[in-house]
Amino acid sequence: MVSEVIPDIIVSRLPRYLQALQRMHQEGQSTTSSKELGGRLGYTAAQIRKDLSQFGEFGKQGTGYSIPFLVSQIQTILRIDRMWDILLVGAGSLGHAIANYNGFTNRGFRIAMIVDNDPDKIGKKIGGFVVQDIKNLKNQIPGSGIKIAMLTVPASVAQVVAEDLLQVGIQAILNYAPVPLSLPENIYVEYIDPLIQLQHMTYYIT
Amino acid sequence: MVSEVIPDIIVSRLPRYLQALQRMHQEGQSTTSSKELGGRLGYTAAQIRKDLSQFGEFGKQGTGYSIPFLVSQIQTILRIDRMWDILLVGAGSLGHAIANYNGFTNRGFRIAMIVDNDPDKIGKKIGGFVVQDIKNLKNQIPGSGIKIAMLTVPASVAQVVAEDLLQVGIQAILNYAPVPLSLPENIYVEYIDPLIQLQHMTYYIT
DNA sequence: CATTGTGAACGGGTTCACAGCA
DNA sequence: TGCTGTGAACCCGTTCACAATG
Repeated sequence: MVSEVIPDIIVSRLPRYLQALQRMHQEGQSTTSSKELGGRLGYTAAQIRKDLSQFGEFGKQGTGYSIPFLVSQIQTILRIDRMWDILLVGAGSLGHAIANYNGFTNRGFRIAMIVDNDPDKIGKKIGGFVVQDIKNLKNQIPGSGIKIAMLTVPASVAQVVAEDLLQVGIQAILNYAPVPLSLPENIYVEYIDPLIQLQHMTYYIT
Repeated sequence: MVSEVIPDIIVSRLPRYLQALQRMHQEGQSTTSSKELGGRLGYTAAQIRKDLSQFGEFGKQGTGYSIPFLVSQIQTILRIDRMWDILLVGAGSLGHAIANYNGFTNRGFRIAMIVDNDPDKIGKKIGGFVVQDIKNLKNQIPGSGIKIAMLTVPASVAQVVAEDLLQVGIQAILNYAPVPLSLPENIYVEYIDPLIQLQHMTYYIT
């Protein structure tokens, strides 16, 4: 049960489990089974049980899982049982949309700082924050506790900006720029690129 | 070489290959190897070769792959050797950002119609388009050639709106709403949910 | 009796290694 | 010689099936 290294593919499913469980909780449900949870998400019951069993024995035979308990366990595993501050890099239209999005806060994240390198944008207020000069990263980020950045800069500068982020101690980057980042192993990068997904879907359209 | 069914995981890598190849092309390069392409993207050379070999013999021993040729082949495979019209559902702040994004057009996609159900938004112009009433879907979409929708509506209505899309002949949905959609097999759904990805990353932050 | 946790079997994707060819 | 295309070996994640149990 207490495993050495958990395969990343299992970790990647936990947020989905959590999302579904929180929805069930909202709907007033207090208990679920691997079968029901799997049904909602398109996974088999065995997969749910196998995944969860990597972290402990959270269920009870015959009755299934307590939703509040399982939510709390997964939050602890994912380390979102606390608030994470996020640095938003890039104050273009995408940066605006993200800054104005209010769905982060009740899920454990909050935008803490917005930076850009465009003099026209620096000093402007978006989503309740004043856009700061990207040159301030060196002074502001180390010691701030900010470990996560969202990158919404143009593709042409994404790599160099990412290297700057690395320098100031950022450990995880959610990259909206349509380029693969080449960074050391110890920094975790995920990508959001609608074009990649659209191009994937067209393969299947009849 | 001409296979029956290509595993989806292979199809899902093709857009990434294409992106990297187009970048190399922009940089003036005319030839590449599986080793170089893999290096850029974090895949092994063998994987690149194996994947491409599912669709044909695109390379030459000793010299590698012609970039323009390979780009053209992958575009054909993914069926993005033409323009795809997209229906944007939801004219909130995310919908705005997407409508104003100009990166789709030169990659084979274009927003063709924007709908919402909010009377305050209907009739307003965003990204060069007048927001139309979602009730017009029935008249406008069938026969329009629009097969793809981007869904940026609130989570609470995503499922019902998705079912409406199904009714009017949409075959692929890029879902920005943070809920799993339960739809028939013949409709292809992909998800974009930054919170899921953030919650995944926090697991690895020290 | 319904449902979990899990060892074993299975399946399929990745890597290896090399023949083949420009 | 350099690099592709590919069968075979390997590895790892998923599914199966069942003992255990509230």
